[in-house]
Amino acid sequence: MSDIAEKFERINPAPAYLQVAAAIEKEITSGRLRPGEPLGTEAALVKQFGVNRSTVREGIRMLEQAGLVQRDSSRRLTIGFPHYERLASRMTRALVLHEVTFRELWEAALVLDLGAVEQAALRATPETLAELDANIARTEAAAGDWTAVVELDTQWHGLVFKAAGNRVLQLAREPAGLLNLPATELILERVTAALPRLIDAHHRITDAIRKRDPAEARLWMKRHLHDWRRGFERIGKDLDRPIDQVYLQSTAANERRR
Amino acid sequence: MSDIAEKFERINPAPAYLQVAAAIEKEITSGRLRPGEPLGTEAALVKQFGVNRSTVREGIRMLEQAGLVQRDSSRRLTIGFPHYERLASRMTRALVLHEVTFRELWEAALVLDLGAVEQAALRATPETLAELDANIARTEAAAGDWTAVVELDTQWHGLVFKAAGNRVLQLAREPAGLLNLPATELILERVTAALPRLIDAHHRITDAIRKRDPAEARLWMKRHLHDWRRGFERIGKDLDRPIDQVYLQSTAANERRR
DNA sequence: ACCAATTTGTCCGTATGTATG
DNA sequence: TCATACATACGGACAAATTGG
Repeated sequence: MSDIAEKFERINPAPAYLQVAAAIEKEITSGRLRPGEPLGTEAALVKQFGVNRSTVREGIRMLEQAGLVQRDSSRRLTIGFPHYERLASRMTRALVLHEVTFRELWEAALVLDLGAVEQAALRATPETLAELDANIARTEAAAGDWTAVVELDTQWHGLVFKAAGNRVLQLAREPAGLLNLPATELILERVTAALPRLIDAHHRITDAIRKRDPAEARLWMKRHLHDWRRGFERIGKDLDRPIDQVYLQSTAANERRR
Repeated sequence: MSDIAEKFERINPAPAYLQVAAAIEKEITSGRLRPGEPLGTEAALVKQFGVNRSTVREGIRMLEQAGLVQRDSSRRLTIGFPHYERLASRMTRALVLHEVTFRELWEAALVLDLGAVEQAALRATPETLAELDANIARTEAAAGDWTAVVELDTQWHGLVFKAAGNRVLQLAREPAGLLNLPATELILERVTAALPRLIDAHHRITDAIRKRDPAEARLWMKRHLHDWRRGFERIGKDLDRPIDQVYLQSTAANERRR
């Protein structure tokens, strides 16, 4: 240790690429740059920040990954609007890596779906009700095509959250929604009573929402979810097993431009 | 259009940096690379992938942003464990950009906290109960230091979710938890009755959890949250206003090594 | 506590493919 | 069709920080 008085704090400059990312992020979150607007070319950013191309690009990659900037069809940079699906896939990945169990997923779905359906009963509009009805009709028509049924079922639950008009709940639901994917398909395949019961439940819940009866809607949603759980156990699965990596599809690979 | 028979599909290679990111991500999510393990130096990756170092670095930045790889104290790359706080800040940012209202946040918190406290009542261990008690004691001692009280209150609600033993709910709560930050401080400052009521509620809920009485726990949690809402309205705030950017702290800037 | 080797952060210059007008 | 602008990718370079003897 030196004898010189220690008057100054340590200067710890963030790496340039982080400063670039932070600066751009701040412009976006502060609202000075609005979604859809062009960010400018890499060369322009190089000029503004006075750093090298490579440095700018590293910073851009981070923002790109976060969804704050996107590249349009011509690879030009535009300000993006981080949407839920993007976050959802990350949440899903985190949950799988943390080896969350089916029970945790189911219990969370119970809490969220019951809450959402209550609010939906208070707040549903004719439009959202029509969407719910249409979905059920399509589900009835899809009998036999289990993959399609599962797809529609997931969509129906999503519509309930949409009817609830709460985007925070909607975001919270995403990971719990993945409950429905492969396991549900298995259940429908193997348990004959599953599909009619599912359709009946969707009908009753939708009607309860239409009647603005939160208690009734809640009750039937509860039965519906317990039905799923019974089906899950019926096909010989263990609720306390971690969800598998089957649920994971590479996210980085999906970032390709379309 | 040419007359040559079109036998081949278009080859659309993903950019090299994405392939790098995807390849490493796959190794991690498949479990072949486990959290904490070193990923190897940039030079090593350059060799393995046969691409330029800049390219590797761009790929790394994406994984770094996603939390799948980290840099340790010496900036070497190690496999990371995407933790919830990281996702939470991302979710928060998305919600602010989407101009979510206080009402949505409050209603989501209602659904989540009520669900969590019920499960906590079924499942709390002596350890988590002790943590809840300790938190309340500290809250009582902190009276007057509103910032500290808010911090402890947020922590207490987090403990309820921890007691519920459901990581999906825990993750879902994060954005709703930010409800408590600046607004709560204002409420405590201006509404004299707020702190004693908060402490009383925390006591009663904790006791209900201890008694394994989900209904009682739920009831008091409901009152507790309605109290917050009354306080919010009392200080003249509008529930239907979007949450502000005050809630946003730059995430990129927080990525600095500590 | 010093030195040598390694590794990261940053930069420069250049070549190539592709989208747009 | 052609020219231009731009993103992608490469190779090489050097300073600063870190590690390990």
